[in-house]
Amino acid sequence: MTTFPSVKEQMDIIRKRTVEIIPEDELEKKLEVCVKEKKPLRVKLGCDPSRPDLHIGHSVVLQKLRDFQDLGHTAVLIIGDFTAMIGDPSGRNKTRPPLTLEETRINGKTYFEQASKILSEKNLEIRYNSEWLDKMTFSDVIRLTSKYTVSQILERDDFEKRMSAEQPISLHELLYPLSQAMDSVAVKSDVELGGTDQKFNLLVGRAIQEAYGQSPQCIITTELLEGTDGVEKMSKSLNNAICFNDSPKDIFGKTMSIPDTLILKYFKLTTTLPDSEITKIEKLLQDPETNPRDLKVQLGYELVKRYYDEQSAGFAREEFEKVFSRKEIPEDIPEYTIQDSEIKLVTVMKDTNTAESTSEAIRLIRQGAVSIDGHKITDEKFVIKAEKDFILKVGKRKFVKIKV
RNA sequence: GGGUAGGUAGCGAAGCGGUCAAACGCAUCAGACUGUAAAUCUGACGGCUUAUGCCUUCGGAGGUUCGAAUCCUUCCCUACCCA
Repeated sequence: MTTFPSVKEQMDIIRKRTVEIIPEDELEKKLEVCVKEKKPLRVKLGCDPSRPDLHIGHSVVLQKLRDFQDLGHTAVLIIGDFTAMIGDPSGRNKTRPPLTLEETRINGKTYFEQASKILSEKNLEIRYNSEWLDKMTFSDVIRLTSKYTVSQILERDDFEKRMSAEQPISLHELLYPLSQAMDSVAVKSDVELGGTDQKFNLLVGRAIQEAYGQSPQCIITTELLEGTDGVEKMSKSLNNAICFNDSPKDIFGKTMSIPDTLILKYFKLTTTLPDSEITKIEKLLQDPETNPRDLKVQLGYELVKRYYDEQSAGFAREEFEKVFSRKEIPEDIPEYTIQDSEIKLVTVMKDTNTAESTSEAIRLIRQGAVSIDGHKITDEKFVIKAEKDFILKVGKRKFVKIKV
């Protein structure tokens, strides 16, 4: 049987890097019972298997879940395969193709593989929500929907926004908060975690648990992270995400491209550096002597270290300085062998995916973005003669080694 | 069920018979400047081996016309008002 740290010690850890705990005193009470009866809390986190690519924005809430695991509580990871199977048509024209059960299983697996870079395998329970949602009958659904009112559901701010923007909302979308709430009922969660954008759903979970005679879960929200563009929320589809599965080089490079204003936030939310380090960085940032670039180098190093290891982090840093500070050629670049003795440059660019179409290749050449062995090519009709290997560079970061 | 306003490139939005591959803004990409930052400036931004050329595109399908994103018919979709 596990012994738990004192309530105060636990609360100190739990509170860190969170936005809200609702209600805080209720959580303390739950912890008191847990310490007394040596019974771990069940801490729920839901995830969407239709988007199985985790990025460092996800790491914030996963780390919080990990904190609970380390304190001895049970992490309940819910894979939302049921909702993924239905397909969420939010946003017009983009009727997301519903996933098959098989696909949700595969995605659930890759999700878990990535999540285990942060979560511990101990104290972990993984559940698929089709297990209970798929079994509900129509009368079950009616009973569930009778527990909540229309105006309560419409309070959710993105519904409200879409209403006032005169955008469609499908009826079943209104049921998503309720189905998520049913997950809480099914797994009898004591605490549910989520980003601040999930606050509404998490609160519905409380209400529904109560309506089903359970003691309501406490909710903990964590901050959302802006993407590398510094404006939008980090998301793979917005192309501003640093993903768990990105190569060390990419993690480092993408980190270097974040705006200065986000440096501190990234340190706080995406690394596990102790508070004392964070304070130090905060001070350095205010010092006009500091070049923010150097802090980003440190940040990039930390991130690669977290998702790979120290050695890769070191390599990524060196590589970056080599390519971008000293403008040299990177170590590992893709190779491409040309077949013919004479071939148009635009064709090679298209074949090597350094340009999406011939037209784009021509555009790039005209704009002076293309060079061969360091010599800028400005003739769009340039023909390559297969005499010796060379390095083709397109734009700032695309390199291909062309072999004869 | 009745009425009104709509559906245009990744998004937003003009165009309402030829000069439309379609203004403008955002996003994106490239160049300059840099710290692969931000800001700024310049350029590109459907495809085609590059062409005062061809092909595909303005919700779908038909039609009128020498010519349609623009007019007509019909179907599909969305929001709003009334019931």
